[in-house]
Amino acid sequence: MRIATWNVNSIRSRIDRVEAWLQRTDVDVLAIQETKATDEKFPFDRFRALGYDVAHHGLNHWNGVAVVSRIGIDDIEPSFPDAPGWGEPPVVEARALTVSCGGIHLTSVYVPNGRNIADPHMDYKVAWLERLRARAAQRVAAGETAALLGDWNIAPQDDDVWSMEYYLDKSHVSPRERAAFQGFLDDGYVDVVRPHTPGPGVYTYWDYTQLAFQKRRGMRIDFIIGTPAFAARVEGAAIDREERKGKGASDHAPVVVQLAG
DNA sequence: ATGGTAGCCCTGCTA
Repeated sequence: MRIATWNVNSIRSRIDRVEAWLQRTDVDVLAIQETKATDEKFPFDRFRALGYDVAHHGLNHWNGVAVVSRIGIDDIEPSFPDAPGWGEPPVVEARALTVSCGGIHLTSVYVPNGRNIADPHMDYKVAWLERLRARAAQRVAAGETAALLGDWNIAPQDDDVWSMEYYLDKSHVSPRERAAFQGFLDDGYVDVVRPHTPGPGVYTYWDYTQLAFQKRRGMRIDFIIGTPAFAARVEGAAIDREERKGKGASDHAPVVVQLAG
């Protein structure tokens, strides 16, 4: 079984690429982030024509998460308990969606950006992760085969950015964010991709500006972390860097794991 | 050098 995650940066602008990618990669389940669409504008038919069921959580033209699966989708649950909101008054955004596919609990996550280390959005980011962690920890305790996959907007290690000098005092590498990510690992979650894609210089995201991709100036911020039961089934993983190439690419590359069975 | 590029409710915001 093959499971993947991909921040597509608008499903409508990327649907041709996503369709072609699914057809050539033999992926069974794909978690999508930044659909930037409501259900009315989500291209359900394109996925169904390929044999994939769709669960989508999109409230407006920001954020938006989905899971598409050709092995069935059950137990669809948007967001998570007590998810913090953003704005005044606070509004809970479409940044998480949990489903069950073939007995595996999968959460498509689009972690708030944080913007800057002193920005209120950073407090929102950390609070959001704390609440997600509380729910995720229950899955470890329950012995579930589960994974959280998506765009975490955190580079946990210095090797996960092209230059620590460049990112000094910027978002994504601060101790607060790294501690928030580490919390999931402390609870028993495992980065199932890194053992199969060792660094340095291995990234999942490259800024659109300044020829960042061509200059290999990227970040590793898209992760698949699984419970011990999930991790035990992982046989391999890859970052599809080729998909970042060419006109009309997302700024993120897909990340894929191969599971036994 | 708050530039650069891409996407959305097409225009200022988000990333």
